[in-house]
Amino acid sequence: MAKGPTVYHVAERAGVSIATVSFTFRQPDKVKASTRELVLAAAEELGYVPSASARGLARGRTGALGLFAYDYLLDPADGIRGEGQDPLHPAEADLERRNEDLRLFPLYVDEVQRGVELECWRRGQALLVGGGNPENNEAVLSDIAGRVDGLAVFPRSVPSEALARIARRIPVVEVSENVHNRELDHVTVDNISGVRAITEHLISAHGLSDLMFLGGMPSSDNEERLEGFLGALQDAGLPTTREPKYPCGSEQSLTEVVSDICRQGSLPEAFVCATDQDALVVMDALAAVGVGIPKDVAVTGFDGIAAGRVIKPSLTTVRQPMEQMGRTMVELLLDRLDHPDKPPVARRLPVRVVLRESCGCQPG
Amino acid sequence: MAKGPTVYHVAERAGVSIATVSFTFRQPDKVKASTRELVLAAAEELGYVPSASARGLARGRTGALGLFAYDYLLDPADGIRGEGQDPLHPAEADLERRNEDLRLFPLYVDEVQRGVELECWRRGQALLVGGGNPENNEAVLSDIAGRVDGLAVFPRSVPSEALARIARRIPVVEVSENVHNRELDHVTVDNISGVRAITEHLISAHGLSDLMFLGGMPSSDNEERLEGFLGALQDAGLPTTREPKYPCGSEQSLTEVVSDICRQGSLPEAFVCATDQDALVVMDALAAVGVGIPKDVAVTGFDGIAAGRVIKPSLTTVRQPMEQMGRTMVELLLDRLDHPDKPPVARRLPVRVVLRESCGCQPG
DNA sequence: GCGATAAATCAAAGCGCTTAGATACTTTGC
DNA sequence: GCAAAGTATCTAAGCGCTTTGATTTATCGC
Repeated sequence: MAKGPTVYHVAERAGVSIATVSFTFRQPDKVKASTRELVLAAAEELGYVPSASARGLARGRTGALGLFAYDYLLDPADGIRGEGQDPLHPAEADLERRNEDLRLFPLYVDEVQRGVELECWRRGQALLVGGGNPENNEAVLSDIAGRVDGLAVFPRSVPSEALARIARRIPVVEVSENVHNRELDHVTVDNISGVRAITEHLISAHGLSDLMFLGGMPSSDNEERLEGFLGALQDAGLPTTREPKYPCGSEQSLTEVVSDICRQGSLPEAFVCATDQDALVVMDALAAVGVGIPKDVAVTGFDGIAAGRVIKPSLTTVRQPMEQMGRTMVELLLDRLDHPDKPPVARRLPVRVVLRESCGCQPG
Repeated sequence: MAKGPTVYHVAERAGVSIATVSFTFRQPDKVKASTRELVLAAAEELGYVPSASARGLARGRTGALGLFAYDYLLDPADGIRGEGQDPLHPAEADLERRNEDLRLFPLYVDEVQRGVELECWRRGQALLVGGGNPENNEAVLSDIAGRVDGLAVFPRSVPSEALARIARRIPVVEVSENVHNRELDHVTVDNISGVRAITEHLISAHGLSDLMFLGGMPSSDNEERLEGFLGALQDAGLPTTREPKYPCGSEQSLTEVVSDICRQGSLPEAFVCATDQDALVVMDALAAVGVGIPKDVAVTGFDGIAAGRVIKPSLTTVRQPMEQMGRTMVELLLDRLDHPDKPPVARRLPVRVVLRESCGCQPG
């Protein structure tokens, strides 16, 4: 564990200058084959491993990208936060729950992260994943920012001032919710036509006409989804008498909304939900009061998380190409490095309706 | 995107030396409060983000740990590799399958990785995750090694010479399979008592006496599991007449083994499988020939992957504390950095039997 | 108010690599 | 066989930070 060998050691051993050693690794064809072998052999014997810090410093580029996977488990917005957690291990209680509850794993973020990982590896980029306790997000973010050439972040994971500050230094790309910072590159999906398509399916394939849109929290994504919903109703000449419900924030209140509706006997023919998570909550609420899906009411989601495939009845939804979104983030980052002055890009990816049982379709 | 501000800029702006700027960030109490504010303000205005490369170079430590998550999707050993894949996008075909097939996500590695991530974040370490195409694993590994202070790896993800070379430079910890390199730190689980316990359960709770051990591939983990199995039989005074089957490598042959047994009519009362993946294959094979589980034969696994909870019948298994294993890897790495000369550590974590339907127990 | 001691700041020397530009060594053309 | 035109290699100047030891400034006891 003694301090490792450096270019100097290798150079000495091979009887060349340190420049030649460096060239051997970075621009092999600038070095005569015989010399190269010599250097390589010396390096091998010494167990030489180039220091990325030194290289990064010299080159002004680290060769790594960063992903800030904020600790979504703790995000109050998704309603799975537990109470009274050990502040030192904030994530553990949730993680355990997550391990026990298939619904929670893998989530949207996990699949996007997977895409980021794969694309980085494919392109020979190192990937730094950082997460944080909500308390010190900024410090962590800044630390990561100092280590990478570009940063991929999830929306609302970090105050936008902090993000703006980072963005002055390195490219930043945000996934979805392209509303917060129009100066950044964004990867989003076609929310509008996704929901429009699934709504049309409910109308034309299942002959439904009394539909209601339900969403857990306000966001630009959800607004677009609502827009798609309303568009489909209009196109079909249906009235938009039901006002869409956005119980802001917690599952609790979404559950309440649903049970209120049931109690009043004003059940629509279908609930079009803004996310799969919302849909799962709605399905639970319906099950709790004995309403049958899709017999009494159809339910659809948006995202395509794994849980939707397992649940009974399986969830009809709009699947986001999450892996592809992750890959695209990497692509935009690398692009931006080459063209710093290009205007901000917002890449919008297509989605796919996945018909399953909860809308009344047969599986398989 | 102009080259960002450095300590020099901040120092100039704040009217102090670069040393003071550095101290402000690294050892704030060495700096007078008023000066500190000055520096911080200047840094803020300039949008200063310290360069980790420079810090790493100066300190001789990067402050990051690495995880080499070899692309298990491509590991022929787990039998899910597709044929004729685009060499440029080696993982994509498999990833798509994985997305479609719940069995494959999240896997063992995913959960361990999650543990590594969480523990790194908790300890304020950056985490570099690297994966690789099977072709250039070594190059990738070496690149990662140059970027981190310590490396966590999965077994057989990389040639052991390469690993040994890295280990000369930085601490390396391997998860499970502590057979390849006894010089490295290891995190393993108590395979023996896990399988012993689950076997005892089959014997005493379900009154079974004709048990058979089945494993997809030879490994030190699996050998220990077999040992636990045999131990339980002996303790119960049962004969070990059935020879355990290790169809080396592919699911194909494990499937064949099972259908052969069925064809011969020599079905045991239970299959104790070396891994959940193996168990899933076995269950498929049994289903294919119309053998009922657990009615005609009980089946158990080992690992506790998510798929075992969803499958019908749900899989009785021995759950490894995967997250904890990941966390422990980080712990060992950091430990090793402080005590380079301590003899190699092999930390063995306890496992937990999870009774579900496939052994004949009722769920819930 | 003075020297002595502690606290705050600074100057400067690296850390290990990359890469211009300089230098040495080979080819090539005639 | 020699100048011209490559090739191969080297010298040396950073890259942006940390940190030791020196220097300056503030604090204290008497």
